[in-house]
Amino acid sequence: MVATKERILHTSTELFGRQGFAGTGMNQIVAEAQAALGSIYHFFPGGKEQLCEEAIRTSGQIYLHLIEAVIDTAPDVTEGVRDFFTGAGAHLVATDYADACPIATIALEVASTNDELRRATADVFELWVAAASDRLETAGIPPHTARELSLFALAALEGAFVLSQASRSIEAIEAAGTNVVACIRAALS
Amino acid sequence: MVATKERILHTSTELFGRQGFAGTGMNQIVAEAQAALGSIYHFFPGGKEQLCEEAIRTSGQIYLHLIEAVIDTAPDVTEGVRDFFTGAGAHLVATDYADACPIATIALEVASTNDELRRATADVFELWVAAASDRLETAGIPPHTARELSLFALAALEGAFVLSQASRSIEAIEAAGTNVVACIRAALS
DNA sequence: GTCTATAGGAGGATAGAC
DNA sequence: GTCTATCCTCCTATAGAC
Repeated sequence: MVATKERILHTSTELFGRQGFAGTGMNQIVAEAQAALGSIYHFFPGGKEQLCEEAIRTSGQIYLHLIEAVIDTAPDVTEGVRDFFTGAGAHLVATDYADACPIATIALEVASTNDELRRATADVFELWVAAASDRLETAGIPPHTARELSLFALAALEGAFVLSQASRSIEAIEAAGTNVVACIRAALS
Repeated sequence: MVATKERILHTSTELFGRQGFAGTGMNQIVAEAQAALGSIYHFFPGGKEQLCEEAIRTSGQIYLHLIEAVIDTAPDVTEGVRDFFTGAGAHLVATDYADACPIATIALEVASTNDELRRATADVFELWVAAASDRLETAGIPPHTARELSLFALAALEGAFVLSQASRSIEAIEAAGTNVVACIRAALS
């Protein structure tokens, strides 16, 4: 049996990611994590806010490893980015459009309502952008352009998730992937 | 004095857009709209859900006119799209990063929790994509490519909003705008 | 149409037994 | 560490006077 704290954190990451901060209740979390309400406050004395912040940062690390793994496994960066968009679309379909970006919903929701959580989401996005930028630089793209392309690529992916989840179709992800890859290819030539 | 129903709808559009569906309370709406709680249920007997759906569709129409106006005012589509990104960034700064896309927060939040509202957000996104696609076609881009580019452009803008609101910086919007414009220019040549 | 009061339930959080 | 009972607040929604 997995440790209680890990079960709570795992369930929180999933629920906050899908339903947002306000839309997820502590009772729902303990019910799905099969834990007692008291256990949440034992492990996360800061309550809902602390739990959500740890969920955000946990998602950040998991996805950082995913970004690195997918890009570093591919024959080159261009293929890696293409694989990432393709994989994101496949995962969206596999989860019936439930799991896209684990922090985007929270990010938009807390942007103007909770500065501490807002900062946590900003830190995570920065982590992802920096990882992508590193790889584009390694491929020979100058630092400034690499950062611009990384921000753009992440933005296109995040926005494609919004459109895809709303329409329950991966058309937007495919459109975004195609054009992002074209921009990276252009910067490499 | 503006009609009560309009005041409620206007305030709802603003609050749901910023805080999402679950994060916005009926009491907060009537307080800011300076109306009575009973008035909400008089004009919107379907309650919170009906109010949010009307807010989504209202935002859809307003932004549709904005998209059309900005693009049709510019000397050509490319300039129009560039102006749209520039204007979006300026508006974000002007509102201290509070107002970006009026339905994105709701869209992500309800994507896996409320099918009726999810459909409303999908309808609105489709409306915007169709308007952009029309203009790209008029500029000489074939239908299939025009739709793909429109989906991609909207995705890049939506995702740039997410990153910009989280980081409180318009760096992502500028990066997205530059690359989207480049893709459209490439399709036109 | 507008207002206030309130029902009825769900929210986050705490206390204290075990 | 875990569990249950419970506090108190806030939520959506309704009722009914005006």
